[in-house]
Amino acid sequence: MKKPTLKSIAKALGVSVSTVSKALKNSPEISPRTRERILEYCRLHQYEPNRMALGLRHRRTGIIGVIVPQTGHYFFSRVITGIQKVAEAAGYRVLIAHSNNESRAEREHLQLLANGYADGVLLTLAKETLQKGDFRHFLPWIQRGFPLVFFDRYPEKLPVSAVIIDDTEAGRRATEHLLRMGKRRLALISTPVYLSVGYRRELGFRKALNDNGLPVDENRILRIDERRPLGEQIRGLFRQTPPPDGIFAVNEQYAAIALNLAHETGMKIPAELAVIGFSDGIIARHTYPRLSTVVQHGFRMGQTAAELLLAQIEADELPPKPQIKIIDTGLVVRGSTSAYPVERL
Amino acid sequence: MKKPTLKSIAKALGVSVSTVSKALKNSPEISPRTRERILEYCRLHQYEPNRMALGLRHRRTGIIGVIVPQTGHYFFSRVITGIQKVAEAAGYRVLIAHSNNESRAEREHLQLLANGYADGVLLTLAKETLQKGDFRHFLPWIQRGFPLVFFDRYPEKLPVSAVIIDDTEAGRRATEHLLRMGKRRLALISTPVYLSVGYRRELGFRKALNDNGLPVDENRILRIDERRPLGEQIRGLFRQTPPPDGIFAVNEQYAAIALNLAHETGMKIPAELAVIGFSDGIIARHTYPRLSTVVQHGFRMGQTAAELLLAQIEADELPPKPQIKIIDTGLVVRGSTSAYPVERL
DNA sequence: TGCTTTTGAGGGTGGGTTTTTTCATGGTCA
DNA sequence: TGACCATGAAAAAACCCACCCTCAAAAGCA
Repeated sequence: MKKPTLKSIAKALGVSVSTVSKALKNSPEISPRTRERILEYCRLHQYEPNRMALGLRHRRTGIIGVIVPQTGHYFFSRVITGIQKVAEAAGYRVLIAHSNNESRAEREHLQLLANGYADGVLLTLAKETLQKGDFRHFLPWIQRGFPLVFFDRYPEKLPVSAVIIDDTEAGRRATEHLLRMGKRRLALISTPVYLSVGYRRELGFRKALNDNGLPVDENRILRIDERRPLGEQIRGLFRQTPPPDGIFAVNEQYAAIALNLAHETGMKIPAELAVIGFSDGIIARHTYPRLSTVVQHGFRMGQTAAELLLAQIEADELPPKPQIKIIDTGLVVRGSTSAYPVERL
Repeated sequence: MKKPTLKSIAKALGVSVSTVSKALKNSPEISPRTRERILEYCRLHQYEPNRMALGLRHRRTGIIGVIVPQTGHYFFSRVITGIQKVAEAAGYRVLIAHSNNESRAEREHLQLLANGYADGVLLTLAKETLQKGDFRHFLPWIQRGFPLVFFDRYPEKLPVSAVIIDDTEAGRRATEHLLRMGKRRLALISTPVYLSVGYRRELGFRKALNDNGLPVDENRILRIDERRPLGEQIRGLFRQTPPPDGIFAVNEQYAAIALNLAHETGMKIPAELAVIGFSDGIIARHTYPRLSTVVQHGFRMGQTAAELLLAQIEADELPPKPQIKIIDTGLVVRGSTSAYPVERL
């Protein structure tokens, strides 16, 4: 592995390093003859400058780092696509790191990216970080004013910029949708409480019932334990008498599983059971019938977050004042809550 | 944004740069008093060495780059998880870049990662690269022996290492599965021919029919044009008389759509129509009934690719001889091809 | 006073950019 | 014809940040 460097080129051609550097930049200081000779050699050996050296010299890499729990989630991949669109339009490249929902990996990747690898970092919190509530590893970067923007899950107590959705309102609207269909025995499939996103959706669910003067049946609120088989846990809802006639799941996976379990019990969808999920996901479009969902507009979330970050990066020296942006959610009504869904394949 | 550096620390404490450096490494050359003073200051200011400077100095970054078309695909995210497992066990971190299936982005990200950002790169070809058949941007790296390993889609004419699956054989087995069920009017939903992976699966489909002395009905071979609505195209298959009684789709998305369209026509699954897909995907587990698929073992593919790469990285100076590794595929029989599927939720 | 040990300063390295310096040539003018 | 300056071309040096080897100065000890 011997990559050409300015030094090796200079040596081979008997000129100085600076001459090679200038020739490559078409500096008028270098005579056409010398320049041509150098350019010729560089083309032949496919010279490319070392990006580390460039980054070190310019204190700028042209790179935006993104830390996500993992990218299997379609929602995150939509966010990333949005980030990329904005970043690339501004001449930046995007590198992605996975935290695997672990605090340690989150911290280490942030250190890596922030210590020279990237000009700014976009991230969403790892579950473990949320659970522990320990956000100390962000403090040094926040204090120094390193460009940092959160999306979706963020440390609410810290003075940081973030792009989120109004989960409570979205949860309320999804529930309201079920109520408008005349459903009254509503069930909720949620996550553990420490996942604030799921918790806020639950708050929205409760609010919708309250607003309509309906009681919340705590037996119909299911908090999934991800370490145990999902199907088993969800099946419990169908064993109740009477079973629920409407289910709001805080993500599309839980909703899809509920839908399929309902098929097994022979329930008619949506007449006997309506199901609505959450997420700008890919599963929802491939269930039968297809799932109604609250859509999160991940693409726009990514775009907005990237715009915030670029503003921070390019506003040199001005300490950015934290701002929270809220992305609207939408409701896509598909077959799981309507006999006459609008959307077609 | 003023991050502490060795120099700034040295200046602040009135010592030399080398003293600070040694103190941080607990060198016995530095007196306990001085060392404590320096460590104290570094803790206070949260000093972290600059990764670019480290990379430059050591000619080693401890990072593995991965280039994928995008991560929305569950399969790729499984591969990445496999890569990460092996990489992290060996003390490497993983950074991911998206090519968006564009050659330009693929080339630029490779340049970025290979020019100092990473010690080695794992990648799968962008669709555009496959379509154009132009692999020149890989040549300089291959010639220099830069550690590079392909997975899934790779340039077959080039002397490179790759980890793939035997798509032809997998396609044959999936088709054989349908034939064993007694299905005879088999349809294939495939991709454009330039996607070699889809093409090889098609070859397997043809081989299975041939082996069983059955003719291939070209009308039942559908090549999807991704720019047009998928549903429209797939619907065509159901308009044929008689309609197919078995469908093999080269990915899970096409299979899921076919499954749902079949519901609309009222066909019984799997009695009147059996559907089998391809991919270690997430959609397959959420359709109704759940999809039988050829599983690609993305996780193992990622592990194997990472192992090959690490061997290349750590075998310094020895020009690696290219090797192709083939990962076994499996068949997971779910409800779409069996009334008594084994797998449960 | 002379020798050893401790302590830490200094400089080179990695690869590139950029500013400053050097040097040779050519022209102008007395 | 020689002194002086302008010009152009390229070399040298500084810088970015951390590491590491070499070596000098100061302190300790007999």
